Amino acid sequence: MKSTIPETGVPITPPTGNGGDRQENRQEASLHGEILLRLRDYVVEGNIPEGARVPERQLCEMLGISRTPLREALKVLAAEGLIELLPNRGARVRQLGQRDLEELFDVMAGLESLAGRLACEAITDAEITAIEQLHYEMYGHYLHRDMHGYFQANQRIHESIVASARNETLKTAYANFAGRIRRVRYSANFARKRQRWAEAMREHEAILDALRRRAGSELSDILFQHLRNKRAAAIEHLTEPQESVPASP
Amino acid sequence: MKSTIPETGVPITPPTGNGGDRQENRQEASLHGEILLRLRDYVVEGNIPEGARVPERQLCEMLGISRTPLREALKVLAAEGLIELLPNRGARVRQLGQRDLEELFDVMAGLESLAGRLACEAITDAEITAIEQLHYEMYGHYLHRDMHGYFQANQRIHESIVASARNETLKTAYANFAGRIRRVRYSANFARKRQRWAEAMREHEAILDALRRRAGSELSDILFQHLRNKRAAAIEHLTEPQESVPASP
DNA sequence: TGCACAAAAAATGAATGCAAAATAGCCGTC
DNA sequence: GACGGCTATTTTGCATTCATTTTTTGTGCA
Repeated sequence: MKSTIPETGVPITPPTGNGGDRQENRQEASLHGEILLRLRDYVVEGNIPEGARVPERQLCEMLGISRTPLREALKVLAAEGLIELLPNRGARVRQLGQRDLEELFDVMAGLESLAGRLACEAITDAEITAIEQLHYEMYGHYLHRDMHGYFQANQRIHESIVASARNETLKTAYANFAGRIRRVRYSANFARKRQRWAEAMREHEAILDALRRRAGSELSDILFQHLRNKRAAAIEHLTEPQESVPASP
Repeated sequence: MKSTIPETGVPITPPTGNGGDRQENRQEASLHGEILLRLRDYVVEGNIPEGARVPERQLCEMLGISRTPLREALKVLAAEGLIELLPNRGARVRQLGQRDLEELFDVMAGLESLAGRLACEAITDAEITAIEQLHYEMYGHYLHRDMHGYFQANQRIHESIVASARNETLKTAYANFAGRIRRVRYSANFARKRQRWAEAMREHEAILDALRRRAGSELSDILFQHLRNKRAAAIEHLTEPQESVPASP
């Protein structure tokens, strides 16, 4: 009864055009780099089911390249933690258990916590104003119960804080881990519980407040706790996935 | 007058035997994985000068393999940030400027800060006792002015804290960034200023104290500041490299 | 002697080829 | 009808080969 994990067969859909260059080493020039970007997006967007094997042959045909650059890209993706390479048995999309997700969220929490601390040292008034702007925008989405808009504004706020930390190394690492989580988010289709919304909004108020006062240590704490709460909501959601869509009797 | 950066020519010394499996994906089985481990150690240990190109040909002969697995390993090392790949111009050992080092130290500070916080949630009394043991050992080295021993004990303490966080993802990321810094440490031959020693010892006392009390938030702050001070010492040392060896008049 | 240009040499990037391992298919046996 | 062993096909891992690009070297000229 393990038909939930397809052993083979990747839904062959041509990958989307190269999105953004989120990664540190932008090697769009070489074919290998191009492939890497496209494959990463392809996997992050959840086009391959969890634990399914990534057939080199099909991907090569799909991308119109030979196996060499593809395999190089696979090695990199494995190093990034998106897929795993079994000896002589090919690549599989890495399957994240609950424990893995908890770990990932905690590392994200640590990175954002660090970002907040560093941002307090370097952020400009203009940047704070911009974040406030996003905050009000997000509040509007909250009032209108527009989850998608809320989600996007929320993400942009966190990215802005990371950007304000003025640390490219941090930014890269953050993007990497965010990708791993996004992979899950795409497939699991996270839905935030309404109750959590109000809490999150309050936490964001506190974040802004600490940021305005440049209270690095304090902001660090708040951000960590904020992400911890996010983590709890996400895990809870995974454990009982259907909240608003009860099973038919 | 750019003879300081050798454009070519890698000192050909056979790499040390495979050390430890510090990395997440342990693929010792495959040839590629073996090569990856050996090459990473080879680069981290500083066998190739900063900014020098990494000649595939020579490395292939040295390792007795063909270019395919080597190139795969290079791609991974590039993704890890140890080397950089210039299009059509091969791989170079990544050169870390002062800004890069500052960023790296800050990220390490963030990760250790996180590790401390998490450790407070999960650490056992036995683990704390073990860390205290290391602490006293380190203190002994400090009294005897044994910098090497001090350094090693210090490193083991920090690794113990990371291990106590019980987060493999964090541990992997930590090892990765530690490698990048170690690369510099090997070549630059960091020497800690004596004055800094006393400070560091006091900070370590505070770390232990917070750890005993499981004061996560507090420990997080202390660890961050501790690493920040380390950073300052390291950068200062880089700026005026010779402290104990003044130039002859 | 110094510089510019060009051709040779070498190195890189990607494709193809080949051996070994794994998976699937098939048949025989229980 | 199900299970187990054997063979065929597929797939993976690595080596080799080919086409470009870069780097070096050599030569001619000012």
